[in-house]
Amino acid sequence: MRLATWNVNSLAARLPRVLPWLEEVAPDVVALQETKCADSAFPYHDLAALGYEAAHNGDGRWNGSAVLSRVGLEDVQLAFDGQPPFVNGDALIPPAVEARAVGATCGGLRFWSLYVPNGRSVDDPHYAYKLEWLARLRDALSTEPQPLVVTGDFNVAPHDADVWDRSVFDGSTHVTQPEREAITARALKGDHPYTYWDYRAGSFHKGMGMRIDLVLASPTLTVSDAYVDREARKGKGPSDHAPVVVDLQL
DNA sequence: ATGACTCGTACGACGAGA
Repeated sequence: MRLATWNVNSLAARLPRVLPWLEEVAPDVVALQETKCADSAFPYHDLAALGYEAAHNGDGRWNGSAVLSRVGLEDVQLAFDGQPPFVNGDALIPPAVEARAVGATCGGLRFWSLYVPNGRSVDDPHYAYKLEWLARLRDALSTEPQPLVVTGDFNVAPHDADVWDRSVFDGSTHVTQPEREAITARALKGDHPYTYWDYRAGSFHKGMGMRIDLVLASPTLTVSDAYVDREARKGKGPSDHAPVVVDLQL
């Protein structure tokens, strides 16, 4: 079974890249993040034409996550149990459970597509929200069925080697010990298997990347191959994230 | 190349991203 995860940074804007990529790579199950569209605007028909059923959790303007599957799509959840809302303390921003998670069972595999909150900066309420979100996620996953795959944009670089220059991140989110302790992940093979490069300042061509898109799986699952598709970050109109592809031997 | 962002919303900037 071939799995993939991709933060597409707007599915509407990325459709000319996403649809050919699905045809070429032909994953069985796909996690998407930052679809940035309302469910009414989700391209169900285009995906169905490629053989994919889809479960989408969309806010409209921000966030948005989805699971695509061509091996069945059952027991869909549009948030994990206990998923916390963002609470600012500012009465003008009411608490909201954001569209950051979709769970589904695909071909006997329990599968989650996650868009972990960014955190913004360590002194921002969004950072506390990020840690709380990951803590509640850990709780929810403890009761999920096995085998289980939890994938998406974690917005955490698990190790110093997962960013191009650790010193640039002093005092920033994505590399703090609390964030890293909130997830567990092992490095992919290869020197710099980054999954994200800022659009600005030629970051991609200068190798200024980060590995923050992860695929975590039950230890009973056997991975036969895994790679970051850097080609999908090149060319015209790319997302700022590259897809991660994982082949499981079931 | 001594530099180099993109999205949605809405039609002019601006918030957000990481």
